[in-house]
Parts: sequence; structure tokens; C-alpha cells
Amino acid sequence: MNAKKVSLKDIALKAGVSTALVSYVLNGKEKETRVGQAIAQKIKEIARELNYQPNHLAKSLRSGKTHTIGLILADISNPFFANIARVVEDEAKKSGYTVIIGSSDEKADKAWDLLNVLITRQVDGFIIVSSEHSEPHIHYLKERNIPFVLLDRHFPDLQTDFVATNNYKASYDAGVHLAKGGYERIGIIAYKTDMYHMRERIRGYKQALQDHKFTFKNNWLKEVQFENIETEVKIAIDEMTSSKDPVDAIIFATYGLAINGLKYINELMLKVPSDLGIVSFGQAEVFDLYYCPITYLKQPLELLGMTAVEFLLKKLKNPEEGVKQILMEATLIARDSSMLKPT
Amino acid sequence: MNAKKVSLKDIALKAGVSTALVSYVLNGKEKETRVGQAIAQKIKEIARELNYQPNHLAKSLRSGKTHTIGLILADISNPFFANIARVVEDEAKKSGYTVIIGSSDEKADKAWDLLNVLITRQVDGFIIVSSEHSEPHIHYLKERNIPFVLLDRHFPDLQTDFVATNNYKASYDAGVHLAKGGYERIGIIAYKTDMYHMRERIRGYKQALQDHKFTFKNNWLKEVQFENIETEVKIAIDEMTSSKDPVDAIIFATYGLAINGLKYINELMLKVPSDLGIVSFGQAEVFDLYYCPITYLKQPLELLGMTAVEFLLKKLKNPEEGVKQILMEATLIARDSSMLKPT
DNA sequence: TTTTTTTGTTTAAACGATTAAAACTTACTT
DNA sequence: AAGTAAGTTTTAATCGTTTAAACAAAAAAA
Repeated sequence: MNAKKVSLKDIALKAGVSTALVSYVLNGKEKETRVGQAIAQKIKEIARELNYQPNHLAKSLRSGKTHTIGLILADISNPFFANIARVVEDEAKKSGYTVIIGSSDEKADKAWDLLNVLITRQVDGFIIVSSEHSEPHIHYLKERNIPFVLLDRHFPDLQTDFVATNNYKASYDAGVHLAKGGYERIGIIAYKTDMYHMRERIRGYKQALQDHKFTFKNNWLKEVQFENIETEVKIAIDEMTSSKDPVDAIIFATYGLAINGLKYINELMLKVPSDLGIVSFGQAEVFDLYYCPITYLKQPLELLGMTAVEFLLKKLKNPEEGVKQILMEATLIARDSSMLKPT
Repeated sequence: MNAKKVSLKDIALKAGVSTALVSYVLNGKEKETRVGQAIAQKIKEIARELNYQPNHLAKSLRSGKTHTIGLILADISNPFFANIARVVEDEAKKSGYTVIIGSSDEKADKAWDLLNVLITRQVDGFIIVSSEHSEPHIHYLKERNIPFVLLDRHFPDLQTDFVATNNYKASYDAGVHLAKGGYERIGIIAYKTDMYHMRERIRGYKQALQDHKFTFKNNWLKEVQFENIETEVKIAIDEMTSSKDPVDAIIFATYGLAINGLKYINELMLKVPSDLGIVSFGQAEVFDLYYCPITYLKQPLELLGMTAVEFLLKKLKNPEEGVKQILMEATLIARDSSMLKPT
């Protein structure tokens, strides 16, 4: 950054007026502050001529607003979140906001670090895809009165703005869909976590079983740890398929679980959908790539991202506004992997 | 942000000294500026007690440095770049830098917008994964003396810092590998672009053919447009497989091409690796998921990202330092998809 | 004509930090 | 006792903007 930047002062000097006038004119306050027509015109011209770019730092220092929002993702290597990031970025830019993205990699302490870095960077607010054990972060934000919106995952016991998917319903739909497809011993592989979105996915699944008079077997629900996903998914599938009540279909509660699970199902030479029906959460072109295209639950990605931005910007404009919460419906995209008996 | 922030002045007031002293002490300049032992201690204590967090905006305004770097990606929905982003972010943070990520979606004008937004945000420098037609951006940056490092893609005619993969070699390896696997009519599907990394991939492929005394047929090279990837890949595969010189193996020059191509190969009921051998650029767990695991070229993702940060930070520290360029080698990860005759 | 109002413009403080230079204390030399 | 040096702290300018308040000149009202 060589060519020393043009400042208000430079313009003022050249126009032979004070910086105040320049500031007024360049901020469209000519009317309220009754700046002379001729001068106003001249200032604008000189500004253009000098290619003036306001200094955001100075502006922010003065105003206390940075027009920057922090986006904390649970895992940016997950294509779902990567795409969310893109949507949020685009949407924020429309309103003149810049987004700083951080990935917590599902670790609460990394999320905490990020939060603090971004707070000292004075972002105006946050959009957060929470990781486990981050309730304290939420409390902290509320306490310090920092505006934020939770995205995709939320805490039902905490009064916060959020935008999320109706996971219960989505999972229920998956169960019903498999049942209709002719499967009767449906299992689910989820993450071992207390996070609400995951509990809801399990609850929806169980409800679907119940509504079809299938008695849930403990063995049909497997919860694996994010850190050991590869080995634990294998064990889970082994146990699910080899017990005395083997499953004939599996719901994968996330994209990552599905990738690992399908990989292993291939190794086992199990045939989808005949040996095993499959439905997975999370969309990805990848599911089309499987020899038997995978039925999946498509979350309204764009809408989620855009709404989160909308909520946050509203809150920034008017911090007193009420709590905004919304649950959006996922769509089940039926493919071959969930059809035992072709209809 | 309620509880009005603690500033140097607050500390100074409480300690009964001037802000200058506080600044000196808190910046570890007590020695050079010979601040009294007792006072220094007191200041530090009060700072801790008040939980003082320096105001980055003010610091930056004064120093002209924001300790922020802009990362412009060609496409954040590509897992390769998403992971690069993560690496860059982590690495930068180690040195106290914050990263602002933007995705140009392979569009030069979006990249230009991003560039300007980030320049007005006064990032200290850029790491850029260029999209096509963005040479002018490079010139602009050089002209304005804004430090930057190109990542993954570079322009051989432009004197710039860059960190990239040796695409020629990688592609050459892919060709040789397929030839060794028993394939003799090897094709490649690439993007239609003048970008050097893509030209190199094609060049390496051709060289491999030549070294095996296979005569390259025009029909074996297909270039598709990023915007129409889905339909054009289909056409490409149709043409490659149905002509009078049908290919028996395909190299996909990118991850996205592979995803789309494999999807279509499935539809066509072509069997990998017997009907068609496959090698693809870009790593992804997804390649394991295919019924026949896909051989791929693994780029040194972490190293690329870390080196880019290293180069940039060095340049920030000492702008006069010479041009840094490095090409890193990809590793071919051999799987079943490229073995015609099992060895 | 004097007073008031309107219109147009400047002044100066503020945001929160950094830092060169000035100023003030002691203590030490001669 | 006066001068100098060394040690310690303050002053004040600066980064680029915003904006309340003060000011001046012209126009309107008295």
C-alpha cells in the first residue's frame, strides 16, 4: 500500500473548505446540514477525481460499528457448512457487511478462541453454528449484549435467536419413508452428543418406528464419537448387522457418518438397497455418485443462511427487537437407496 | 456490546499516571523507556484486573497495520479449497493474524469486488487462488504495492510470489500410472480455460502418452466449461467413448469434473476399471465411496496452505525481500480404479 | 434601522491507541 | 553552588473520521 491514501483532508484542502463539509457531502447529509449547492458539487467532483476511499478503521473507531459479522462454523470441511458460508457471505455483502469466517472443528475451546479473537476485532455480531458444550459462550454473549443468531443448531433451554431445520420432522420423514419402502428393522447412526439437533433426529426416528408399530431395539441406535468416526462407524455397522435383530435399513444422521458408513458397507459387500436401505441427512452431489444413488434429506441451505443474516441485521439495527426463532423443513429426496420393493 | 470497553485512559486514570506510560508498559517497552518498576507493576495489575483488551481499530488506525489477511478462493464449495481455508486460518492465527475469506466462484468480477472490499478493509496482504482473467488484478496489486501470494494457481508470465502444485508432473504421473495399469487409449477431461495450472495438467498428460508411444487423438482431450459442467461432461464422455478411437481410461483434471463424470459413467453402466480406468485430481474421502475406489492425485494441502502463509508473512515483515516461488509435488494414491490387469 | 432568522461554513473535541520530544526529578560531578 | 547526567513521567501530535457547537454573513422581520 504505497500511494498514500486520499483522506478527507486532502479533498478539503483541494476544495478550500473544512473537512466537516466534505464529510457531510460525502455522507449524503448535504440537505440536513444545508451545504451550498456549488460547494457540494465541487466536493463530489474532487472526491471522484482523487478516487477517495473512506478509511473504514477511522469510521469504525468513531462510530463503534465495524460492519463486519463473525461467522463461526462447526466444521468448514463439511460441504454443507462451506455452502452456508458462501450464502452468508453473499447475503451479508448485499447490505455492505463483511464476514469473517472461523471453523471451530467441533471443539468448544477452539470456538471460544475464535469468539474472543472476533470480539476484539469488534465484529458487530455473530452467526454461530455451535459445537457441543458451548452453552457458556451463549451466556457470555448475552451477558455482554453482543448480538448473535444461532444457525442450524440451537439450545432449546436458552432464549436466543435461531434459524434451524426441523430435525425431528426430517428424521421422522426418513423413518416413514423407509417403512413405506418396505423396510421393517430400521436403524440409525448418530453422533454421540447431547446437542439438541442430534437428539431431535433420534427422537423423530423413534417416533416413526412407533407410528409403524415397529418395536425399537437398542441395538438399532448407534452413537459414535466425532473424533473416532472412522473406526466407530465400522463397529456400529458390524453390530447393527450381525446381532440377533439385524437392521435392514440405516439412517445416517449426518453427511460425514454417511460417507464413512457407505465406504464400509462397500467393503462388506453389502448391497444397497437390497441388503440395506439407506437414507442420509445432508445433501451433496456425492450421493449421486454412489452406485445406488442415496436418498437424502435436503436442508434449505440458502434459506437458512439468508434468514440468519436477515435476523442478525435486524437485531443490529434494533437491538430491542424480540426474539426471532424459526424452524425450516427439510425435503426428502427419494432415490434408489431406500426402495426395497420397487414400486 | 454494553459494558463500555476499558481503554488505556481508564487504566491511566486508576493508576494515576499518563496513558503514555500505560501504553509503554503494556507493550513491553518498559525497559527501553525506563518506566519505574513499581509503576509498571501497578499498571500491569490494573490492566489485568480491569480485563483490558486493546482496541484493534485504534491500533490499526495509528499503525496502518490490521494484522488481517484476505484469502480469496476460487470456489469455497470445493472441499480442497475449504480445507485450504482451514489450514490458512489456523496457520495465520498462530502469528496473530485474522483471515477474511471470500469466494469468487471462479468469476473474475466477483474476485475483483472481493479484492476491493478487502482493500478498503485494509487487510495487510492477500493469499489468492486466482480465477480466470484475473491477471489485471495481479497487476493492480503490484502497482499499489499490496503484498500477496498466489496459491495453487499462478501466472507463469507474471513475476509474483506463488505456492502451487507441480501440475505437469502430477498429470504426467497419472498418465504413466494408467499406461502401466494396462490402458492404451487414455483420455483427459479438463476445464476449458487458459489458466496455467490446467494447461500444465494437459501438457503432462500428453507427455505421458508420448513417452509411451501412444499417439494422442484429438478426441481424447475434452475441455468443458465450468458453468455447464454437468451437461458438457456428459457430452464429453459420450464422445470419448463412442468415437472410432474410444478411450479406455479417463483422467479427470479436477475433483468437480470427476464427481460429474463418475455420476454419468454410472448411468451409462460402464464398469470401472474394466470398461474404463479412472484417475482424478483432487482428494476427497468421496473417492473411497465409489464402488471401485478411485485413484487420485493428492496435493499437499497442509503444506500448500502453510507455505502460502509463511511467504506472505515474510513479505509483510520485509517487503523488499525477493520473489518466492515454489512448486510442490502431488502424490498419486493408487486404488482399484486404475488397474486393468490386477497385478 | 435594528433585531431576528436563515443559511452556509468552520472549529474543535472525540474515538483509542502510539511515540517523539519536552519537562521534570534526583543524583552526581566538578 | 552550579552544571550535567541519568532516570522517570507527561505533553501533545497523529492516524481519518464524525458531529455538536460556534460563528459569520445574508435575508427577513420588526
